[in-house]
Amino acid sequence: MINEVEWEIKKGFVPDMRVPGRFFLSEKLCETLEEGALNQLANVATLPGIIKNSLAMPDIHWGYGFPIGGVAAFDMDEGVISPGGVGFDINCGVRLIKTPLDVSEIGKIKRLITELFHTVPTGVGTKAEKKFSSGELDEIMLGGAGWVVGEGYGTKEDLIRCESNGCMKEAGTEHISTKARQRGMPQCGTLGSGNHFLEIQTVKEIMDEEAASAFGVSKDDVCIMIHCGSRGLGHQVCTDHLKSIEAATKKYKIKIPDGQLACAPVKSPEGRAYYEAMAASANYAWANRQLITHMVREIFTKIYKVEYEELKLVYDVSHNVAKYEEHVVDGIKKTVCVHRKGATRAFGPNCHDIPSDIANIGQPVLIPGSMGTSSYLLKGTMTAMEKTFGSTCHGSGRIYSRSKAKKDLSGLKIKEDLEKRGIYVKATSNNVIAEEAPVAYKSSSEVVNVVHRAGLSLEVARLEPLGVIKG
DNA sequence: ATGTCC
Repeated sequence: MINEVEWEIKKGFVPDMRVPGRFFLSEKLCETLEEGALNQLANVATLPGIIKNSLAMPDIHWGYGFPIGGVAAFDMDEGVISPGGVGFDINCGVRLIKTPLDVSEIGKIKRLITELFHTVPTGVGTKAEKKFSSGELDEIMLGGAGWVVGEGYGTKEDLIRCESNGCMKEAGTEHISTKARQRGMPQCGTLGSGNHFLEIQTVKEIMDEEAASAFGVSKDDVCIMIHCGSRGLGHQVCTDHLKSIEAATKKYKIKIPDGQLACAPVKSPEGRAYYEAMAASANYAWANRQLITHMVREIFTKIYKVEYEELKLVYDVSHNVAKYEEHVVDGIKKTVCVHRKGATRAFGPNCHDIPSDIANIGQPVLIPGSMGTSSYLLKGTMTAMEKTFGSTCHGSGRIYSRSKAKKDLSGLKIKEDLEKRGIYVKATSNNVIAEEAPVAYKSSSEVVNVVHRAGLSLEVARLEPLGVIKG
């Protein structure tokens, strides 16, 4: 234990650890800590070229190879890149849009949610109304949110409010399989399933007036939160590249304690191929969230007397991505390969890639709640830059398996209970509602409380749901 | 997360 919210796993917890592990957790959340996830955190510390610490946020839970809620940075020359350190849903992320409406002006939430549910394609395997051609898919994978904005699905201001301006320049389409393309083509502009959602929220509480005002949100504002990723495309890219990276692990004689930690040297052909394809998938996810934003704006202009441009993007963050970033390591600035898997970038004031008008505040950080619970807007800090390569938590963190939730809980009852609280839920099935029940997750407020106390990001505002659509 | 098994 380093302090009341920061813990260390010493070298030797598992054999061959190169650095100690560090994780952030309150005593209250300790009972949610899975032994398997802790072992995964320690396993990551055995990988070549890992810098400083293998890290985990308070929403840590067991994942594929790397724990979800994990952060790991690797040396560009000695280090590795691993698909397991990013996850299957490449650039799964969240954006928050502020409407000009006050909560008192929203009217019948059921009508709004029903309209959104019928417009935004939702659920496993769903297709978008507009199918992009193969050439357009290339533009999406190379241009991200910027390309779809150029096609009329948004405003230039939207791009400034996206992490990396909604496009990783390193993207390449050379190592995207035909299968990945086929899965991706009909799905850009769809929400997906599982924990992905579109939620109408209201700003319930402001904790930091200065930052909230700079980010453009005030109490009682109606906002929209969109949580989705790269759909079948990212999934297929991860699957494809796991195969080539597994072969590379053997080829470069990298010793790993778990097959799911397959990795390749950052600058190896296999490592670069994965990075380019992952970046292309990340761009697809930004385009996806941008297209859904467009649909939401059209509905709001239709139902309420508001202009398209009056719906402002507050910010868009990625939860699952690997990036080459500059960080200060042992007092020296250097480029490292940061993996965030179920973790959010949380750059501090005046760091790289923060919109200039809010640079002095720090990067906006968005933490979605689980269905029916609060979501949070925070700001990044220099503490995060020093301790976690500018990273914080990404959400609440699952504590019930999907199967256990489905077995033990009734989706219908949860829906009814939420409705009694004035939260209208519309989903493709009651099973999805059971899987995503609030009790299946750690409390988002407790998770956010830990990162706030640890100083990894600071609370700016709390939002509560009014209605939600789910896959 | 995911055409929840090519």
